[in-house]
Amino acid sequence: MAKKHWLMKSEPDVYSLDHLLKDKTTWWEGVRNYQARNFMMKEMSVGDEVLFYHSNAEPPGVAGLAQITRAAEPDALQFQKSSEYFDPKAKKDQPVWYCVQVGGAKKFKNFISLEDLRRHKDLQDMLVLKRGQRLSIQPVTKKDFDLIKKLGGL
DNA sequence: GCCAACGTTGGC
DNA sequence: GCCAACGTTGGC
Repeated sequence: MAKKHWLMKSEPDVYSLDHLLKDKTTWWEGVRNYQARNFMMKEMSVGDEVLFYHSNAEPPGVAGLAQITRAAEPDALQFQKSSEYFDPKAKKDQPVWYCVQVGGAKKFKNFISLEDLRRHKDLQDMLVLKRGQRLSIQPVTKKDFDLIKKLGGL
């Protein structure tokens, strides 16, 4: 199957690209939105490429790249009562939430801010630029991915 | 800290 | 199934 391209948001105060560089891989736990979950469960495969986006940051923008390193598995946090991501609807034999494993982080030489994206005439169709777009996992075209990778200096 | 935009919940 | 109320996201 052809490689797909994604943008995944994370708040750097919670989990930044630098965290991923140190951890090497991480399970993308805590996604509690059905559309984002469905992308992970049904659309993502190992080797897909990711723009690692810092949201709620100063400034917000793409910090670097990552890759999908494992296909979706049940999100362990949905079963943990103590977790803020606990979901009483979820049963071990019928999980509700899934997450993929992300790794292979590479940091951009140039951080590409949201403002940079907004200014670039060839990136105007990106979902992340759409008003009110809150989805934390978004598909990205190969064309946009390649351009941003280049702008980032990789 | 504000608030627009969106998703979810729950009463009916 | 509608929709008001509420909660969350995330830029600013």
